[in-house]
Amino acid sequence: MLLSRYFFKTFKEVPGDAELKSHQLLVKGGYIKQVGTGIFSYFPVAYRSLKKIEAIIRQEMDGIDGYEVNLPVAMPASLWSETGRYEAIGSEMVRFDDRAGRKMVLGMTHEEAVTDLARYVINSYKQLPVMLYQIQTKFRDEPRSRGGLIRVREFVMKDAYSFHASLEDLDAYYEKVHAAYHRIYKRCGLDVISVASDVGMMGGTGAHEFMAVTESGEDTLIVCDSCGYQANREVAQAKRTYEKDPPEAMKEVATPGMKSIEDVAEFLGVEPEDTLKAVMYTAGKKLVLCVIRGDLEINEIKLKNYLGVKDLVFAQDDEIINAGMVPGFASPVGLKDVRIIVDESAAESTNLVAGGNKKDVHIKNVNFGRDYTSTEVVDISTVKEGEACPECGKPLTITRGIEVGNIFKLGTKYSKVMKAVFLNENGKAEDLIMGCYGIGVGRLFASVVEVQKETNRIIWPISIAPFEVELIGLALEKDAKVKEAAFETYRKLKDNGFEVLFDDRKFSPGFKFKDADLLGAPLRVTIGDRSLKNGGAEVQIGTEEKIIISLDDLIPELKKAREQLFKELDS
RNA sequence: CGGGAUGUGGCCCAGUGGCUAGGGCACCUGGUUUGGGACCAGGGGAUCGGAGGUUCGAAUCCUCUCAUCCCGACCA
Repeated sequence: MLLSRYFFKTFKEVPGDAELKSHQLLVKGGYIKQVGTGIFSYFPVAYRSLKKIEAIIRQEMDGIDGYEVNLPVAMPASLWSETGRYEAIGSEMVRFDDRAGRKMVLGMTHEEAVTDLARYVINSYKQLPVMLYQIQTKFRDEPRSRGGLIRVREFVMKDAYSFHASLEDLDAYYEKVHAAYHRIYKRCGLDVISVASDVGMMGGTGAHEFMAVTESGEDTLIVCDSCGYQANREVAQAKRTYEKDPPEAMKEVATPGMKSIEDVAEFLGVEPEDTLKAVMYTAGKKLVLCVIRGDLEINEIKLKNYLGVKDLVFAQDDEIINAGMVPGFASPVGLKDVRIIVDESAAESTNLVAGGNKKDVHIKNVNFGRDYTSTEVVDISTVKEGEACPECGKPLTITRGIEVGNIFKLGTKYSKVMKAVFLNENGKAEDLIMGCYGIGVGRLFASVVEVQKETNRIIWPISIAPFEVELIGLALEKDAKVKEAAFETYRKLKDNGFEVLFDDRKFSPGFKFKDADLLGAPLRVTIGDRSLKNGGAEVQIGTEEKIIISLDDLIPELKKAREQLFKELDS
């Protein structure tokens, strides 16, 4: 490819609203152009890379016996009504009427479409297991897209769905997908960790997310450096130990104006972990009082899952008052007719300071079981940095990551309602057991840039680089020898199967080098009169030192380098 | 959906009631230059996001509207 003829342009300055490194570099390097909120066009350089990522994903999906299908972008609403999701999903699903006034939706995920295919074809356990996948554009009207390609509304996603006759078979296949995912990221040159994750409203029996670890990630991860425990904060647990003191008598104390845990603790000269935090939520339409040790935070995801509700909001002051409590001094002590959910941390701790349910009053020495009680003692707490690992007890650390994929044991949630059944060995109908597995292609692409240390240049892993080699010819018009050497090298590179981009433009050296920094070819070859005087072409592999290689040795040396780079990405 | 902010050539920005709306980058022409975003000269390109209003006069003030960004809520 001659750069002088390529559809390509870099920019010296970047729109002020690009904040993430990947967003800035991809705009600056002429990879993407924003068309609307969360909607992008992709230039040839970007698309070459995206297609390579897709090819790797295809190979690995085919490698675990997946079959690629193509599913509709626009679907009749009736299909989504079968699972109730037409009604359940909010405005993130785009709805419209077709010319005949039929209700339609844009596909934001494809469980319904693929289950519809499965029930059409699958009759017997003999056809199982089977996995279908698609690599297609989806549209979700995200309430908040941001971060360049990291969180967008229109995006290409690889979505895979597997169908099984038993939970054991799903479990076994899930592990195969898990391994295939690690191979995909490895081959794309992206380091990821897989963390246990929330199954959320999708139901299901288990899920993992694949995370590219970076400060700019949206998700908070809890990891143990000692034993390898890794979980999304949404589901992470900690091992807590409690000192039990003999219960002492409750005693009211005046705490004028002390509403926060910090204020109360300081005022009474105790630590936050010696207090009890009471938080009122409205879940669905019912009030719930959640009780937790003062130094801990309530994990609303855990709470939602426990309650089995989708909507969870802090209760309003008047609701709290109606329930017999005083905002800022709320307490489970003496409370009637309110559902109380107690975190283990509060149930196991003794002699805590709790609210007095009276203005400016707290109560010392409150103990679970004696002073208040509940049959619902569960884990609804958020793990803090440094708490003990639930597996090995060593301190946990907190980090952040970008979710670049997820795998999910769906179970029969969709097959049941859509009547996707098979006949077992006994001729009896059973619901298909499903798993689903997603990878955001564009997000993976951007994440590779986001996690790189360099801030002014991109170096693509060779497997997904738009071009394997960039050849830079300097001052070609000035010196016929240089021009000849550069074009001859270009021809040889092409003849030897390299994906080469030749910067033959009539620009100054600095300009070309800056562009090359953004184009990110892992192999860079520079030919100018200086390099020729020094004995050939100047070669840089990634960020390694530049070296001079004679024109005769150039092709074999580059072949070796290319092979080595690919080898490093092999599992 | 709440809170905040911004819209001025392709990109970054200046201009806050008064002459023909400026500069840098990018682009075109000619010339010089060629190892880290070159230089000189000339040139093209804007109904100042849109609509309405106030005024002798609006990029500038008012109203509405659209778009985009950030924080939060939400997220299959």
